[in-house]
Amino acid sequence: MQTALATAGLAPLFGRSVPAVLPASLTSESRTVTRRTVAANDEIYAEGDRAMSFYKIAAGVVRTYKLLSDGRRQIGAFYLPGDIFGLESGEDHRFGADAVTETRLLVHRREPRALTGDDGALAREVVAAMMRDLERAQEHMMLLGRKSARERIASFLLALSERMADSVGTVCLPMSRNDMADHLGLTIESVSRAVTQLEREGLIELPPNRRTVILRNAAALRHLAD
Amino acid sequence: MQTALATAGLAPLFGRSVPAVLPASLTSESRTVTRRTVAANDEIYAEGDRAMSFYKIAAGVVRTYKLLSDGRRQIGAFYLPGDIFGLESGEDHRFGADAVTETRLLVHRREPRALTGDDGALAREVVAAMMRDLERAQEHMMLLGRKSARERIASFLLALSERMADSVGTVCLPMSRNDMADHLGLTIESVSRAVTQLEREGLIELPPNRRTVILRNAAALRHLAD
DNA sequence: CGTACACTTGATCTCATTCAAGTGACGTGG
DNA sequence: CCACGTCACTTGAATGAGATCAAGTGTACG
Repeated sequence: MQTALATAGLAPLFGRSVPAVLPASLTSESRTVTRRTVAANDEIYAEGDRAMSFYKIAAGVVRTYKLLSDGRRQIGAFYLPGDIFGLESGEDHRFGADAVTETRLLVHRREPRALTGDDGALAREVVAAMMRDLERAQEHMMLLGRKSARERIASFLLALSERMADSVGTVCLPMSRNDMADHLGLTIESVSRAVTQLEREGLIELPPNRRTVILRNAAALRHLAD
Repeated sequence: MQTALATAGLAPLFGRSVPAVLPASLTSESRTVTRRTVAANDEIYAEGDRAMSFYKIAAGVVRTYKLLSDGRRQIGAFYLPGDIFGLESGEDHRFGADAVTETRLLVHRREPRALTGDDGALAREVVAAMMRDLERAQEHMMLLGRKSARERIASFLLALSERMADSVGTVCLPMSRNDMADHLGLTIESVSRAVTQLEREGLIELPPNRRTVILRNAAALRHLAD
């Protein structure tokens, strides 16, 4: 979610030459990187906070969201280990972010030179993260604008299974039904009903704790998701 | 819509130094730029086409969209004069694009070096376009996921009026109700009804041809849009 | 002047929401 | 180890916002 690169940061972004290959420095320690651990459901930053840093997930799951004045919430995206979030083109965070599960973060202080050629690998990683966010957001508009509840659940489970790379055909759901609902533009009850229905139809299977999903008929799910 | 910069194009993007100020070359002729005029409702490129070029609008309005296998359509965005669209991170266009009105385009051939430091102004414009797309897509997810029909119309009219800069408080709608519906996740009838309702409530006013909207109570619209 | 097409309006239907219990997994303390 | 309480999830019934089906109306264009 969220874009990148302060307007002021754009010029430096293109202002230096870079060797072709660099260490994956986003995973290495450096003077601009600190660590932070956040408990489940704790806030990482709020919507409207000054965007001082951006983040890479070492472990855990994060959600970013926007609120309407009456409390309606839209979760823009879930971020998994390895993902970058919190990038903004402007001064402030346009979404809030909090931890879905206990999360360990690498915090990148957003300095004027943080995205310059000093670290081309970082800059490239940042641009790639932004592009991935855009593609996911575009795909998600299709889901929110035109898909039925069943189709939304099918799409969501498939997308998550592709990102989580659990044992083939099994997805664990780190987030609550409430989070799923606010991501998929549904109510918690509609999510529950759609999951139950897919289960009855034999497309998926859930253990008693209901937080893991086994994809029994991925082809049928893919057909539903279109 | 659509992102930018082939994966292969990322490295060159950061590979050259650039003077601080450059001509706005996206509006000037050069060997990589050609012109193209497209009639209303004609296709510019289809979803899945190889992304050979990206485009800047000289005049007219463009819509980008995705289709589900049964024909349901989601319009991702409308682009106005000055906007850039057709940027992709991958090989192919992930959305289709066609002209809403007769449109004049500047076509930028996507060469390996088209986004390098040879033209830092172009590269910066491209990244900025991508970021704007992302912010709009994120805002639109909130609309599609959580707003009522009335709220969607109010949000849409306000956003369009801010981009079109007509005489204050007047927006002309270049697109049909059908296009609005497929952008806002509604049916054409629901769009019509919501517009009529806002009109009856005195928030907007429409001349007999129904293709222009006068914002009579922008504050109330803004409150609706949240 | 007449035809076509876009938009509006009306009646009915449907899918998801809302409101209201119910069920079961998990953690805590006795 | 089991009783209890909590919280997340599920299920049921009633409601409602928007979709669908079906005419109308009016604007533009030849």
